[in-house]
Amino acid sequence: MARMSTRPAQRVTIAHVAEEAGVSRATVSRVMNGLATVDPEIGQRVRDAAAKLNYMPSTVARSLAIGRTQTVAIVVPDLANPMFQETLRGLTRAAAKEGYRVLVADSIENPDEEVILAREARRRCDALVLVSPRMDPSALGSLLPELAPVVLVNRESPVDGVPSLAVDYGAGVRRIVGELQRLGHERIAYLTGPESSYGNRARLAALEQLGADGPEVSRIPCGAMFEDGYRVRDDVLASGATAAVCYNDLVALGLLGALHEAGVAVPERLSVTGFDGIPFSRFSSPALTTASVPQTQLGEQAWARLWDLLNAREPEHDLTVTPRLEVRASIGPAR
Amino acid sequence: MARMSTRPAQRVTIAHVAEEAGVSRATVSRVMNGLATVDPEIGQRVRDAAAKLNYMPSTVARSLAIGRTQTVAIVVPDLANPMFQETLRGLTRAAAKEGYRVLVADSIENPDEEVILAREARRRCDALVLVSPRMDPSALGSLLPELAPVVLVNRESPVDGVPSLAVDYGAGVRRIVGELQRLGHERIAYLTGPESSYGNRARLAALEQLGADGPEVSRIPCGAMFEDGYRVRDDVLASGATAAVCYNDLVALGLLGALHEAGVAVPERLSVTGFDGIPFSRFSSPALTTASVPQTQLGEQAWARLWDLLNAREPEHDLTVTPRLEVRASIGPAR
DNA sequence: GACGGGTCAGAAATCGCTTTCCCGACTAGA
DNA sequence: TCTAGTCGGGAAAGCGATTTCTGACCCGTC
Repeated sequence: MARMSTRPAQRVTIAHVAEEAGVSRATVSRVMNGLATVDPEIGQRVRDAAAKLNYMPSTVARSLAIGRTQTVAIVVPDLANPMFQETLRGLTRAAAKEGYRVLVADSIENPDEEVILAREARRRCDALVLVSPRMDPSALGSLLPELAPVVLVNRESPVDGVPSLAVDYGAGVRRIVGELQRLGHERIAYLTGPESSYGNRARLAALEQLGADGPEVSRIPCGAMFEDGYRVRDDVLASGATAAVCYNDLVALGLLGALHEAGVAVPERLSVTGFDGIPFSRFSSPALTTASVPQTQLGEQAWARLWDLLNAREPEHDLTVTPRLEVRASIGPAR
Repeated sequence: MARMSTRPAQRVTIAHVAEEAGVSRATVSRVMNGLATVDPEIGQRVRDAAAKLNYMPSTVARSLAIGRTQTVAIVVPDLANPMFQETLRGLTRAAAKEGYRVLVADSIENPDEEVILAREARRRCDALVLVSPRMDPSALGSLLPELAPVVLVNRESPVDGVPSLAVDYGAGVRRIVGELQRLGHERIAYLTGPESSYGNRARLAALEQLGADGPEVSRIPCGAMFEDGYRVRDDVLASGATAAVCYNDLVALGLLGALHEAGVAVPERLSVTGFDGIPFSRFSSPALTTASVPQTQLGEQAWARLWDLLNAREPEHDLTVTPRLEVRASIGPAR
């Protein structure tokens, strides 16, 4: 016999309800699921019995029997990052409408662990959303098939048949630089993100292809967090650039904070731009110019794809969203 | 017979592995769990078979058999709020160390739905963390017993036996006001939070008890979001107060943004304080003075309590954390 | 040489719910 | 009245693991 749970009160099972109502377990199941036609009188008796015993069906047993858990997992690299929080929120709210719940796994920026995590999370659920900007494409390629149904967010899928919701980071950067150029900026500093990041590589590639009539772009190794932006203030000022294009909003906000402390006027002395369009970017002082990515919608779209896959339907087309340029007070004419 | 999953490839079950290895299912189970003593040669054969078939045990079946899901749920009122995101993060990371996963449920600020959600989420898991600042105490009191094991975060438990991690909002407000008073502020505006919020009531109560030698406090109905703070700027300025004590950091940052746009100098013309100590508060311009609540740690502590309960141990003591005053550039001497 | 004591692996019973059969009863048409 | 067709509910076989119980087998000892 399987070991009993140590919980004191014994669980009320479907058998108890069946006995209380004087019917079979099958009938209780039918009533609870509103299936088939059950005599109304019996139905009521079952419902009364269930209410009296405060019966709550075991989701686990149900999942085992029907072969579905009604749960999907999302694996993100860093729960502290507002980007991924938004994706999580979009996914959670969209899934909730269909009665699905979301399991979160946070790899804490550790790509190796991520593989294990993703496998493990997937096993507990019916499907998976993977946000993995750092994972090596080939590793990703061999991992994805065994994760299906799965949807990839924030990057393109290296394999066929896995829906992906990508972001055209290059276009975002070009829009930012274009706007700066229009304002007369000829020397720009790019504060780089993490080297292994897919998004950072895409931004760098776009910057390299700016061509001769583009501004001069120098690179300042930075990072992805507030602290990184805060830290590199003096490097940025020393670079002689009139505009700082930051890897993301967090970095930009960190830089803004440091500039404010040093009494450097933004945008008079230096224009600053971010990337992502996190909610706070609108409320910094000055408000941050950024290329906004609708991360919440990506979460919702991820659910839509998953839902299609779960119903054995062809998922909607892959999407590549182009970030929208949000011009705000943090940029101005070059001095 | 139960309906087969519609998934094309049939699942590899423990029975397949057993057959492949020429042993019984019991033995496979023993090997997979490293239990009891199994002949090394057989053990290897089982592992080889499992690897060959790419066997992944069904978590659902396992959960049913052992009576545990190794999952806990957290119900939060609003996933968009950085506070709850931090709690979620603290919980997730702490639980992960013990091999537990976290299921998220977002009630979208709907206290009625919250009851359903909490019940439902609890059923899928072994335990629950409830963050429910709006729920009526009596409703909470009758709900909690059926949710056990459960831990309450951000408020005190109305019933015995349910661990809670509370925040002394009153003390936080007093510290803020005390600091403002020291700076010479005699007229303060309090931007109120949602009426039904536990935290807002606690703050109001503290303000009312300031006594005769305290500053004069006027109330400005506001809310809990950026937009709310942004919106009430003119009311604040019209109130004649020299300092605005905001319900939370979001409101304060919204107000700061609006003030910046209007060219109102902070803190010279108006001092502004927040509450919660969300990460962004350090990076606004000017940096926000706030009463910081270690929300991530509360998440971790919640896990510690849950872990005790899950192991039938007496949980650690309830905690009431006192927010720490973070004095930053957004406050200054009264004009 | 028989017997007590260990090991180790298999048979089978659960865990709690769903769903397929199948059968009895009742209705309706001839 | 008899037969065919419905309809509703019970018995039982899963879902895929875990765990007890049991028995075979191997040793060492008296």
